[in-house]
Amino acid sequence: MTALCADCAVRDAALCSSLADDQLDRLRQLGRRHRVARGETMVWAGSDSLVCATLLSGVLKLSATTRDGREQIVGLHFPSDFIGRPYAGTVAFTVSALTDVELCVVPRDRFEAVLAANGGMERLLLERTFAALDAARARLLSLARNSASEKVAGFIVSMAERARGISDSCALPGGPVTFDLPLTRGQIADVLGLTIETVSRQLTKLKVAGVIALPGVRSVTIRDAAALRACAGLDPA
Amino acid sequence: MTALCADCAVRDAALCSSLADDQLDRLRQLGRRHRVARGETMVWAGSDSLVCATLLSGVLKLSATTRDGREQIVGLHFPSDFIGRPYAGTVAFTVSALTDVELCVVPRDRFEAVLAANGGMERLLLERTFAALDAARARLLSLARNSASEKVAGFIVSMAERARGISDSCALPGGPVTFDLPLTRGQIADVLGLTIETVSRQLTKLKVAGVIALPGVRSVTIRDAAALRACAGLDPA
DNA sequence: CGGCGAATTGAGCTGACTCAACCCGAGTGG
DNA sequence: CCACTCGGGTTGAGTCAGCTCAATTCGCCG
Repeated sequence: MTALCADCAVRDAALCSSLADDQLDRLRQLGRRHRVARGETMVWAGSDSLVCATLLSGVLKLSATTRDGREQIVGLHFPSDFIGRPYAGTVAFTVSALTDVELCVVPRDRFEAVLAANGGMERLLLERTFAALDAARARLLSLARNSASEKVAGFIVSMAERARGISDSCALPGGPVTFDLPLTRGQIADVLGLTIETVSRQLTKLKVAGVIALPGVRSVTIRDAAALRACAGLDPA
Repeated sequence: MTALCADCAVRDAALCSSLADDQLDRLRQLGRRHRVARGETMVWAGSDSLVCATLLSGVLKLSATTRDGREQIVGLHFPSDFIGRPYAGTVAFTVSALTDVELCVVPRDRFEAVLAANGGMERLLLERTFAALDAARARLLSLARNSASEKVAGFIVSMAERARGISDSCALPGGPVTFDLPLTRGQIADVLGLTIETVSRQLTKLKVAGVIALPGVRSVTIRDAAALRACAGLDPA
């Protein structure tokens, strides 16, 4: 692995942040950088759980499908997120790249050994897994009980929060904010449990209401954050 | 705590199974048995995360509500399950008793200390949290993409599997199996993201089709397990 | 300029919800 | 012992949000 961990873009945000320099050295011996092109699938649901990874750049989706082909995106992963399923022989969900993606990959058994040798890392992973569980459960409420407009508005809010951490955006609080969605309409529909057409209609409805603007197909401008949160059924932040 | 861990009904199934006898002794000093009556709420969403617990008997629900009162049950807990949210200041979901319930409760900070001192327990909790995350994500697919009949059939299958572990039931594989649902129709609706009426209609539809029988309001007999799994959109087990 | 995938828009359908009536079994009190 | 109540549960009729199917339109790339 040519690139050094010291240069790593997510050095301080990923699981590795829990490792002291000497431990990090040992992990680096095990890891390999990998690139996956947009649209490619890394791991198929039901296949052996062979690798764990940290996402360095890009966006991954975790998805499940019914036997007759209906798909649901059950999770999105952003840079510094942990990917993989330790302690299980097989993985339950398919992992695919929504954009070109760069990962730091470690064989699963070696990763488990690192975990066992490093209580700080294991604890950090436990914290993150609890947080992911809370997030998945919160999405259960949204998927089951929110209307299409609440889902779409809520999705834009969450993507905006995600974008805020990464890009520049954000001028005045409450003022217009613009960012790019890493998902197509169809992928948004797969996240929200809707159809492409419904997502499109809800977006134009928000646009007509002046809550958002859609300067490009992939980009969104939030013109009235408070109204958007209200549409999403969230309390004003 | 009068009862000894050695007598504990879930001694070998709960997190404590990872503890050696001396460590178990220390944990016992910290734990207290608690009873909660059916219908009572133990913990409110948004309140401080003060305790962790192991469920000894009964069934708990984990639920979330929208601000205008729509409810969704995001998880069910059965005996030997871990309850609580370590490493967070507040809890995100409300915990209530669906039946009379018995718990072994430990203050959260003390529990975290036990975890830190005991790598085996921490690892077991990590495994279980990953499993819970997989389960929650699988439910995302079901909630978002399954029809009402698939949801109800799938729910009966999962409750039957849960009952199989606990009660006698199960004569011949594939033969009729009878067990009791610990939930009312309304609670089943809250789990599946449906209404009471829809749940009731789907159950009578399955009954009319001869797939199940409903000998009592709370009990279910599976007459044709293969057909039931087919209705649920599962592959024949 | 032509082609192609993604997005939008329209029209009609339908599965699940809403609202309402009724049933049933268990507890309660006269 | 029976009438009353009350919390489920079932069943029916009508509505509507979101799906399906279909026709354009848009944006990008060669």
